[in-house]
Amino acid sequence: MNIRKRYWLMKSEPTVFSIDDLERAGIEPWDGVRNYQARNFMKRAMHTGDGILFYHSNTQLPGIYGIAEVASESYPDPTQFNRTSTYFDGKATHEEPRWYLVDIRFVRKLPQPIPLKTIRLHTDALGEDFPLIRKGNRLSVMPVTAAQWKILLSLEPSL
DNA sequence: GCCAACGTTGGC
DNA sequence: GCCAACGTTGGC
Repeated sequence: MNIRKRYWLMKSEPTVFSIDDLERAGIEPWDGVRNYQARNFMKRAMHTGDGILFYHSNTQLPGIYGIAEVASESYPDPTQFNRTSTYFDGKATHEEPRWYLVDIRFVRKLPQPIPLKTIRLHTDALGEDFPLIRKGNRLSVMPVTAAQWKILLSLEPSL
């Protein structure tokens, strides 16, 4: 049960999986995360109903492109057991899985993305420890506080 | 395409 | 347990 709703930001390269892909799929298992810190957030701290800012990385205009929500509790990422998958991990076993994921559900696309550039302009309000705008940050799943969530969504361009 | 920053791996 | 080498991320 989700006692207290939390917020997250999740990065994806749009050529791999975009907000449009999520809209088509409806619900999607967030597989392929192979970073322990990101895994720990999914495994231990995420719960059904949590809010997600869907971020496009490694693209022409990096930024937040949509809203999603956590649609399952965490469970072992099946791709770690699949020899034909690029995410296969020979050191993972069914008894002791290494990698966990959650399902995420499409909520909505932003009318226009909130560019990273714009987000950076609000570093003072967001706090310098906000992982997204810390130098050299490579975390693909990161916590967002309720205050940061509010600030970020207030940057959403109005129609 | 470049490259800085970072996480992981593996030799010792 | 240290740390150099390596691979990856991701903005530009």
